[in-house]
Amino acid sequence: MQIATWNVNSLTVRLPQVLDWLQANPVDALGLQELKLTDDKFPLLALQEAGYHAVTHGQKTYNGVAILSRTPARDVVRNIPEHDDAQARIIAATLDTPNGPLRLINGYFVNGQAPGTDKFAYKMRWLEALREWVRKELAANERLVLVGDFNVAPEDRDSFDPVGLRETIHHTTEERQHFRDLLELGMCDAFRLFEQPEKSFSWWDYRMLGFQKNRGLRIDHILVSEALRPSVSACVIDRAPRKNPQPSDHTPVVVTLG
DNA sequence: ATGGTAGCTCTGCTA
Repeated sequence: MQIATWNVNSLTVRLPQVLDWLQANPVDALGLQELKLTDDKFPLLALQEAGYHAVTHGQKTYNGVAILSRTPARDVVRNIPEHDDAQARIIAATLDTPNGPLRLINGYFVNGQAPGTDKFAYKMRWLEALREWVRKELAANERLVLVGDFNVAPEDRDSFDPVGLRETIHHTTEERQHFRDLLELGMCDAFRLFEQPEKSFSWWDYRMLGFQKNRGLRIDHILVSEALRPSVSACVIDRAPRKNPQPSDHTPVVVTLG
């Protein structure tokens, strides 16, 4: 089975590209981020016609997440339980698979703007709450997958300019420690289970020909629990949608289990 | 040293 993540930066604008991509890449589940629309505007019918169920946690203007799946999702959670958050950044659900239930958490992690700002402090609090909740989810669900736009480049090799951007947003010691904390709970970065091309990125700034110059970051991730790790057979970044006219600034990441 | 682009909303914010 295959699970993917894609920050679409407005599902209203990107729906035709999502439908095209799903036709070419009929994954079993897809976590979407930055829908930038409310649930009443979610294109449920078009996605149902494409063969997907959907559970959504939408929001106007900013944020908004959804899980698309071939089979119905159950036990849906929206946002981190007991963590007050005005922003719609998390949706989690259980999928029933031939190998048993699989818990999928899809997140649009806080950007954080710059170290020292209120937004960065919010990012740190949000990551702490996420870590404590993932700890519980992992205790309850040994087959756990955490996908999304983490807004963290975990290592220097995940950035086009690790020296010039040292300790700037996505690159700070604190953000990277939070990423490692998630791994230390018993998750692993599926992408790094395999040999990968150098300068593999999942996001490129729209400005200054970022994609054309491959000035990007790897900030979209798929973490799998120890129980799932032996079944991971591939993990790739699909750069193709970033070449589309009117692309999202992010491109999909796909993991293959089994 | 600053601005560059995109989306949403409507003027500035977020990324």
